[in-house]
Amino acid sequence: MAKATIADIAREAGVSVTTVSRFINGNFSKMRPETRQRIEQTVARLDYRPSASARRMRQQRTHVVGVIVGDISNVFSSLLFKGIYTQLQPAGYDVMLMNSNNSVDEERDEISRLLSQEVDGLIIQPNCKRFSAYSPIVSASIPLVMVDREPDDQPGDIAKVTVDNHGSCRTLAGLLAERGYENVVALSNIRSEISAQMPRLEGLRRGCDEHGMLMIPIEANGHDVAWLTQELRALTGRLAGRTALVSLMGPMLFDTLAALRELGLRFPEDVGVVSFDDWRWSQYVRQGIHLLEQDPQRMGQEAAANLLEQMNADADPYALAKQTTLSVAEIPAPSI
Amino acid sequence: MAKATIADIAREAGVSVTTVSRFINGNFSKMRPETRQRIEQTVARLDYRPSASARRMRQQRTHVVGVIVGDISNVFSSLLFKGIYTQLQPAGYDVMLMNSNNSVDEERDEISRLLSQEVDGLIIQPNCKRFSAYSPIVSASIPLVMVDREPDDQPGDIAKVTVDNHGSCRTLAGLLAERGYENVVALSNIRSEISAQMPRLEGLRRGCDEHGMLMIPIEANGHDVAWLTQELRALTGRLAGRTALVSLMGPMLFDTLAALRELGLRFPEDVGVVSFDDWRWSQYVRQGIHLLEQDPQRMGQEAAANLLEQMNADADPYALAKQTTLSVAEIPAPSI
DNA sequence: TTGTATGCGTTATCAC
DNA sequence: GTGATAACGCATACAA
Repeated sequence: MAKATIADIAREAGVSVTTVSRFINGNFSKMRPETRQRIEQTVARLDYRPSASARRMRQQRTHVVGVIVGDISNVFSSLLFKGIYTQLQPAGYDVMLMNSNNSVDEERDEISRLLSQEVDGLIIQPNCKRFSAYSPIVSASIPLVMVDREPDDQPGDIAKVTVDNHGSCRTLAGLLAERGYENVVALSNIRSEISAQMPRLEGLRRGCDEHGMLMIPIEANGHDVAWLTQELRALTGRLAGRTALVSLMGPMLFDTLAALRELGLRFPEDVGVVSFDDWRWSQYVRQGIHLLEQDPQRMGQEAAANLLEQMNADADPYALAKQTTLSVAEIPAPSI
Repeated sequence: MAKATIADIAREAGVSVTTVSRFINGNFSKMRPETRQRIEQTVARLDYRPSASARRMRQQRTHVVGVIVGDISNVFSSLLFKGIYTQLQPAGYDVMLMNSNNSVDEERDEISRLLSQEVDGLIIQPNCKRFSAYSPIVSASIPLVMVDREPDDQPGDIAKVTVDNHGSCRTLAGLLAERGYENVVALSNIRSEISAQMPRLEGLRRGCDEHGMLMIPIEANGHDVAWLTQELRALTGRLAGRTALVSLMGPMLFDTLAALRELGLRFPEDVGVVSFDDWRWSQYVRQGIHLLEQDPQRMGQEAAANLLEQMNADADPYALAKQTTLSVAEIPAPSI
């Protein structure tokens, strides 16, 4: 049988479509209980479900939010989504999830699709250096929250949720100096135009400068373990004094451990090891690895909460935009 | 400015809405190049984007697919989604993702929402023992693919993508027997009415029977590490002969390792350890842990591919439903 | 307390 | 080649 419509219910229940519409929208204030009951039964009998298509057409709002993450296979993104979802679903919003694959081109296409979908709001882990890539969103006055990364020239009235990448790495440098390290090797793997690893690199550099340590960046960007092994081999031969390896993103730690195994280097004896975002599995690797940890689920919740405020605004949503910086937790372990 | 509509373009370009619609849909066959160009410019100038709401209203199809996963914070689910997404996005489908939290109630609500959204297809990692929970989908003739788990009474014409859970565990039992183990402790953590862990348990039991090993299930369902530690302590005291612990799901391995550490048990010296789905991080834990590995991304791809076939069908979509069973890979490591 | 009629933006049918 | 117009299913202004 074809999908029942509001007209079917009206006919079967012997009332008008208006009354059925009122029923569907829980507007019982002025409705005789018996009418209400009659409609209720008919709805149940025909298994009627309001058409979201017609609804969003008629109303302003779609009750759909778009989310674009950089790489859903990275645990960061899944936890981010989980935080977003647990906020939005109870609030009556459905979520369209897109994976930009850390690609500027894919992201552009996905934004366009979501605008076509007329989403009520957008949460993006952005790939673009220039905010102009996102101006179509602002032109359409669509509530927007940026997460994790930030375009260089992002206006002050655009919401964002980030963590203290710079500060936490600067602090880490201090700790490493205290422990007697003289060299810090920063291992990054940046695939997108912008990355949270950038402020981490800067923070580390700043901290190393402050403590007279040598800071050596290794940008693995797309290279494999063999390449990394090679780089580390060349490096460690040349360095005097104790060296700490800092993995600036979760998945990078995998490659780092693989390279160390290959080189026969042990930690903390031969080198120190620190990592961002390993999601706690590394606690079982030897005696555990010293971690800098963010809370992506919390980030998602914050982002969604602010998005909801913007979406509930009567006037300019961006007036309610909030910029949130969460702290990074330090989980000590004897790997340094 | 308000969002431009097809009527705006028509007015500005001095043509009719029909012609604009033809342009939007790439129907240039009978259109003067100059008309086409005029529309093209106007569309660009007004940054016109077709309204998906109006489209889906008018047409049969929404070009939206709904996906319900059990727990998006489990890497299995993220990889599954990635596989689905990479197939559907290029095919012109947007994806609504829902997280059932392994809850029957949440799942019911989410199915209802997705039916309201009039999705063109549905991929579900199901929670319900009885297929009747999904019959509204079938009543509406909506293409459907079940993934990972399967209701007990699922009809033969409903598509599914699973892995050989039973067989791989039965084979594992054989391997353990060969290695001299006499006891197999199966560690499960089932939160939903059905789980891929169930056929794994059966396979293990079958295999243990065949090789005269003792099979002891520990159902952690929701309990914490302290509880598990207690259970293992009690157990290991009573068992004679070598014992292997088999973690039947990825996250369970965390708790298992924590308990072993607490008990001061080493592997493979004191006990053997095997796990499903650890996503390879455990290779750095001691000398690595013996794994049974599925490929969730591949599962997602298979599911989406079949869904596409069903969605492209003219008549009964279920006539094209395919049931796929993928194999489980064994990744050996000296933990047994 | 309930009903009638209009329009949301698009596509499809038919006319010119 | 192009245009006028009727639907799609619902919510609402306005009637009754």
